[in-house]
Amino acid sequence: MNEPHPLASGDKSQGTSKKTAIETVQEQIRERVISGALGPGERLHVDKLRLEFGVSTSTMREAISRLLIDGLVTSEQQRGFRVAPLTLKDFRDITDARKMIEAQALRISLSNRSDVWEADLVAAYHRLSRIEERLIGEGKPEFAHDWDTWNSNFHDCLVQNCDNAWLKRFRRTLHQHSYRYHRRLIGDRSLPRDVRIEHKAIFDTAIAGDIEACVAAIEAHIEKSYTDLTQQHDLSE
Amino acid sequence: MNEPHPLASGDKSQGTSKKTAIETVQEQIRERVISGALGPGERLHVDKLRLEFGVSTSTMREAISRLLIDGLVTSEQQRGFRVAPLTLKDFRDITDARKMIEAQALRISLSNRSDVWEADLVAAYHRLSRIEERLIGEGKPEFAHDWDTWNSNFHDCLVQNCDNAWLKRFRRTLHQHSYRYHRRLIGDRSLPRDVRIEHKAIFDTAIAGDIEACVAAIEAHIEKSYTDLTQQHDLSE
DNA sequence: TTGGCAAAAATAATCGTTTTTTATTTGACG
DNA sequence: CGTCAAATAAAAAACGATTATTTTTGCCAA
Repeated sequence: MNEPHPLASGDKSQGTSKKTAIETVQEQIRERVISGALGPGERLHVDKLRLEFGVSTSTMREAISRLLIDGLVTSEQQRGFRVAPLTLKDFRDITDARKMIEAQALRISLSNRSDVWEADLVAAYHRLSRIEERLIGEGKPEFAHDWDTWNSNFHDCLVQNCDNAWLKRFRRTLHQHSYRYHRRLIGDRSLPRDVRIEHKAIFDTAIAGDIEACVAAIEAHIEKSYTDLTQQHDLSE
Repeated sequence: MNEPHPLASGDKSQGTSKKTAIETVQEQIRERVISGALGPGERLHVDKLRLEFGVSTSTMREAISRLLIDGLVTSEQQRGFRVAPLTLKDFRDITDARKMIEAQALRISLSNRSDVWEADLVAAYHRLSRIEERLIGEGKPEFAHDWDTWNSNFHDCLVQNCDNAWLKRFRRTLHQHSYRYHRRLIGDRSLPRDVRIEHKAIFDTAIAGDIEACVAAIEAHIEKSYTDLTQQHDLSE
């Protein structure tokens, strides 16, 4: 099933940058972890992966090591690497931490608003809205992947003007993990609920400059996403 | 000046655990970065370090890679690793993030109080107090290193019962960076100010179970540490 | 002089193998 | 039959050499 695919062949990424082998592999493994192709708790067999990707041991080890940065994999004394587990408690903790950190990043970002930012946000919201109409109204699940992209883009845009690099970093890490839970719990169906109202509330308050209302909307949005996913689904399947 | 020191020779660590070479090297490099032996922005020459520590290229690279986890080192496309820079803005951001995250971790921890925790805290505070008396009262700077240890221990103890692993992780990362600024700004002098009153306030409110007072005390403590250090000293020296 | 250009040096990235450690099987003995 | 331990298999960690990239240096012409 898994034929080798040397790095030289498929250059699907953006034209200019020639990435290092480590980075390429790192991204692929990251995608597998988030998508669930590598399941939670599963061991990462350096040698097998190495052969599959057509790289050397050290390259593969370093690539995997870098996923330790955002906690997608864990490492244990002399027993290799392992995909980070998924637990309900962990999802709860992520949700709590996200609410706090995202809220603060948003406060800072909104208090640094600019014309460019406003234009970006309008654009991001517009694109997201269009996708959501198609997804929910017309029931076209083929846009699910686009939704992920533009939803992320919209939320990134909101905190774009937050100049605290640490908050942004933590936010990014948590979002990544959250997204992994989503992928796991949602399966292949489309949106779990109608998020259009929530996004509209966030957008409107952001544009209006009502910081605390916007923060409240984001917190509710994050919390709702947790409740919604965990009520209908099960992690131990 | 730097003669090679093979790993086999000096086994200064705790007896039981036999650490992997990567971990040993990682810790040593971390110590150098935090202490300033490797200066901010400085490049990490894999080959030089490798020879100095008596390990191979890949071992050294992986060790350094793991410092990317907590941001003590940065990496750039085809131009190796570099010690994370120190800037005033960064210290400000760290301080803000710490105040928020430490405060929340403390709230959670204090609301999960237990007898064991209380005993641990009393002990930790006691030891810290003794050191501080010697350091400030009797003016014995030889206890500075012990102070670092027990100060850390006291603060760790406070958030010990916080069960949100993410908050703890972020807290740990930020603390580490904060400490690096301290080391840089304090130089070789002893305590920058009399922190005994602050520690007492934190301890008393924690024991009394007054969560919000304790949170306020911690926030003030963190902020004061920033103000104090940045007023007297200079990062660009 | 100086401003590019190319050869040389330095350094980063990658490689495939060897050594060490841990996990699994098997077989003798209680 | 069950337990323990030696033998074997599997996998992780460490190695040092090779290849690719970037930076420096030194030369020549504008």
